[in-house]
Amino acid sequence: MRSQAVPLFLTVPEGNVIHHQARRLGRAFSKRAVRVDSPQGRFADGAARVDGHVITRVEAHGKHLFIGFDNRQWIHIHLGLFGKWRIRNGEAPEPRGQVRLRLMTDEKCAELRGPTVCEVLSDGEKKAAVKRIGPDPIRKDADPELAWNRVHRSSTTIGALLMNQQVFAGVGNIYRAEVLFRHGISPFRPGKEVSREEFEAIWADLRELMTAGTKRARIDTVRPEHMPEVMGRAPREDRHGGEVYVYRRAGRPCYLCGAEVLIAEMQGRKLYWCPACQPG
DNA sequence: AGCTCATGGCGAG
DNA sequence: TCGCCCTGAGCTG
Repeated sequence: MRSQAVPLFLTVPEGNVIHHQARRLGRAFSKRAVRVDSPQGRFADGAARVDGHVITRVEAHGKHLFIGFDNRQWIHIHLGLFGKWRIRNGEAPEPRGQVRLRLMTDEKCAELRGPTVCEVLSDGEKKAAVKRIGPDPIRKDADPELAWNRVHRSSTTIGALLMNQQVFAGVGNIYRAEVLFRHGISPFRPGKEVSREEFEAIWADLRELMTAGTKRARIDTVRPEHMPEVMGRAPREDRHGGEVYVYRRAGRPCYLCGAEVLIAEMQGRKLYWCPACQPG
């Protein structure tokens, strides 16, 4: 068998995975002096600003990750669509491919590839960056009223609002599709037609689903009572790392009602929904 | 070797 | 709304 480092995260992340990574990186590197470099070179200047310093904390806010150092500098990372972390035990191996950033101790090595954002921020810049991020259902300090204020006065569709990181930070394409299915709400309904009760149910559900997704680093949205249908009718039809109702199931029958799951393009992203369970 | 796809987000027009 | 950026995996030929 070929010896191969297994990537920690095989898939494109939503907020739950960023929180998971923050914990994982925190456990591996907090309170330790860390060697920081950029084998690819594109982050060489940033790496030099924190190289050799002690990591004090690692935070996730929505899909943004912040790594704090004892010289009051922060590495700010946004993985975008392609970014990936790989954490290995032991000495850092020779980097392969495009490695933007490495964090290294004698025991651990974390490699970052393909992020949309990888930069060093001062303490003040980091605070300002966090302030620009909307409420994150995973965070205990999140204020859902900020999201409600945006939703209930908006003529934008709830499908688009859920993808807006100023409104629901950390929600991505899977949670968007799945939370709307779970509440029987059409993605095309304008935000201002979402009731207070529906909003509160969506927020509470996101908090629960995404918090669970943080622990497992995967997205499961199927209620326990529906698992027999899901497992029985279409086992392993799509492996994206979790059990879901409609995400990537276009053209297949809805697990609950049998209607064909539909797909549409909404603002350049694929949207999935059941027209019978989510009328309107 | 060359396509296609991906759970994201930006700026230009 | 479109095009573009970041990267690698899994196809096809």
